[in-house]
Amino acid sequence: MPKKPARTTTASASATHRSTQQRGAIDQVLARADRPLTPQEVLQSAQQYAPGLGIATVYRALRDGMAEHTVHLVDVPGATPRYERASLGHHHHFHCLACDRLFEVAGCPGDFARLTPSGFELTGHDLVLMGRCAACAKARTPVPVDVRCGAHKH
Amino acid sequence: MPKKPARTTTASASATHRSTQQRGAIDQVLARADRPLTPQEVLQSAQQYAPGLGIATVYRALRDGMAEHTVHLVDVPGATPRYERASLGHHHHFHCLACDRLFEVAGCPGDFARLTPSGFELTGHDLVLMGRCAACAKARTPVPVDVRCGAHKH
DNA sequence: TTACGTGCAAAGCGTTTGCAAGAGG
DNA sequence: CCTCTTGCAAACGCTTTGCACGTAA
Repeated sequence: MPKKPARTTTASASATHRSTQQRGAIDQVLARADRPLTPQEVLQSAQQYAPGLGIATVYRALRDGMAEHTVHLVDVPGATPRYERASLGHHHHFHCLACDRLFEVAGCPGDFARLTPSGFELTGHDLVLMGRCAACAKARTPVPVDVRCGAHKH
Repeated sequence: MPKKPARTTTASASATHRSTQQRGAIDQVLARADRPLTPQEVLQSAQQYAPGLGIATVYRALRDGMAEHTVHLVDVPGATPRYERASLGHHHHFHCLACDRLFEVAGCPGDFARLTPSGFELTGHDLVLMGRCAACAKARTPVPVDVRCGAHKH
């Protein structure tokens, strides 16, 4: 009988990967980042540790990381998707519309259950604050008019 | 002296457009929708009122609407951007991960000021609730594994 | 009549995928 | 060794843009 490998398609959330130079470089970059990074940023940083690294490998690593829940997608309205390590735990972001950077925001208002329509099953949420960061507010840096305003001024 | 038209590049928020059949069709579609629509959905619906309508015109109308603040971008993590009329006022959405539809959610937790880092200037926010809608929850419709999970399970 | 709006098709961009070569275990 | 991973380039899907024609004013 042909030896059927034990490795079924068991989608174990654990590292089901080989440890390669590229994967390691990408992990390091995400681990050291103090903010969510775009795939291009990950590529550029990781190339320092893994010369010749291709963008496709970055996308594949990010995709796998998402599947394993070790990486989170941070999708801010009107901006390139960014990624960060999931180990940071539950938190949200502040999007500076002036310099287009993202900042970590500690805490969470929680209690969105009361907003949930009757019969609906709430399993998660996503919150992005926006405005100007401390530096831009102080410098009176103007917000570009073109900004794709997905949020209300509330 | 050449008659300089009064129309300077004054980005007046008011209708600076000609009223065309296409623009009207697109406006109607957005006005009658009970949920945010993708550009493709807008195209298909509006073509009933404006035969031959092209996707480029839809994008141009949506872009202009955003600039005039008559249209809002609804950007849900991991999904195609959708658009809705700004006149709906401030509200948020519930994203059903099972059927991938968006639902309007009345109310807003407000008070995000206390989450805002010191020195930051908060001018807006974006909130998306996710889980299963009433229909999918009742039918036990499973959430696709592939879902690009941008939110925490909290 | 004049300039803006439209449709078509091509160009752009970010992301994904096929495939042969390379490397981990 | 055998299989998974990688890099390259082509493929893709969504969005934008160039251009000539149509049309509102």
